[in-house]
Amino acid sequence: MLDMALFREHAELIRADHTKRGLPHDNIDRIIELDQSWRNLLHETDLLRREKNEAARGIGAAKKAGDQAKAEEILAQVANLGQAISAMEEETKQAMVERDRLRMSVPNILHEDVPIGADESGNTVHGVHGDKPTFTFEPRTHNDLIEMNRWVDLKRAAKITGSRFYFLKGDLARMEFALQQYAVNFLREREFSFVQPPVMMNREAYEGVTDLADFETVMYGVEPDQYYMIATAEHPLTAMFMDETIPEDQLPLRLVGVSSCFRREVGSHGQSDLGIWRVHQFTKIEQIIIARPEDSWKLHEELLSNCVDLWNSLGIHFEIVNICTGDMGTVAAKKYDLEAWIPGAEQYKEIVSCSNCTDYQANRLKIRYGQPGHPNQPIVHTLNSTAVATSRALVAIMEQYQLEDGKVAIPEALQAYMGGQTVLEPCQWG
RNA sequence: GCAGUCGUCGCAUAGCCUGGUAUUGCGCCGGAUUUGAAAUCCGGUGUCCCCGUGACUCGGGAGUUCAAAUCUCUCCGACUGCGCCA
Repeated sequence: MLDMALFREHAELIRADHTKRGLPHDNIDRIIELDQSWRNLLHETDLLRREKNEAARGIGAAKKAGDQAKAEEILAQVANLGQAISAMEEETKQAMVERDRLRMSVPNILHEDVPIGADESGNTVHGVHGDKPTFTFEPRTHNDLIEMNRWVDLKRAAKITGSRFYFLKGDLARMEFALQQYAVNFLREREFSFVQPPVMMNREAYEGVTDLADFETVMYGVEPDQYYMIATAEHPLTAMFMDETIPEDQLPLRLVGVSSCFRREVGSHGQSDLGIWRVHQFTKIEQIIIARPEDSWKLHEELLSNCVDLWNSLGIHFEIVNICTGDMGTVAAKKYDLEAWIPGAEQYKEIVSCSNCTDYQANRLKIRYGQPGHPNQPIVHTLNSTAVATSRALVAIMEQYQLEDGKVAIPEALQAYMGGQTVLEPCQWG
């Protein structure tokens, strides 16, 4: 959410951003209008309350002095004010609620480096790492590999849960576990502190970190407690500082979280999403940084280079993509994706998303930094990046490391976590 | 899950019974004093707005009342005990 001061004092910045994104300016105008009327109403309400307060104080004084008649007289005077005030309060609240409802839907101000484009075809390649693997045989899709090695059971998962859920089995499940430990250790060596968050959040906290539309298309709700299953560890790891002032000497705060992630993926079905590429539940190792505003762009690059080094160390060939205006969500000011080469699909596909959300989440969550207990402390910036989404990492590894006989070599970096094993063996039962 | 105790400004605390508009300490910020520091003294230290002898604020919400931190209801959270369970 953008600071209201930005609408009041520098609406031209928001307008310019909307123009860049190809959005109409209606909402901006409406928000400014509603804000003005809210402020007018608030002032009028304050005046009425003041009048009432001043009169009511007289009642106490009169009663104390034993002047019952005077007390009754003031009481009669004040009688109507109460009703007038409640009516005015209702109107005032309406204006603010409507203003903020619209404000929630206004996207973050984009960084100037974000390329202009209508959709994902406008994204630009920012770098290429590793060599595209070559095969002396026809490479299989990961979907074929998981079936012939009996590493994933989609059928039984569909039976007991639903489609796009899965059992991971045998050596592939072990490699998933190895990836988690490897990624956490990798980031711990870079001063990230390990955190395991709750996987459910209440609505209030959730609205601080995500776009409202996500509640309809992304989040699973848990009845009857009205909790939401997290879509990524980014959400609890950022929202955990809601309504807090973080001492400045603790910044930048670098966290690495591991959690299951749950996504409904409403409306996104396609032949290109074979196997375990797009699923309702997966595990993700996530980097989070809470920073002072002046440090956040440098730290965004740090997050990216952590990803680059991590994926290079896994020996995966990938591109870095700078996401364009039309492909950017509501929350991020700038976003890089890492896209790994998937031979079976003959395309680069997203494995990492690395965002600087600037003060957009922190404004909603009221996360400040400085001296706790002091007024007007500045708002922090929040950044997040995938380290490894294990389901997609498994796909990338299986496809790039596959062998002619359908087995899969284990990236060297992970072998130590698998007892020195070098090749994933098929699962013995199906 | 049941029962009891409790939730007050960054932290700690008073006020609640008996309704009249949040006390004190620590920390922090500014000033005075000092060669400098400590100590001491003075002032400040929740949010909002049109910045005032302004409005709001005592875990959240609702109610009673002219008036609620204070009374009532409800939800949330913490602690203790019992029960259950990885």
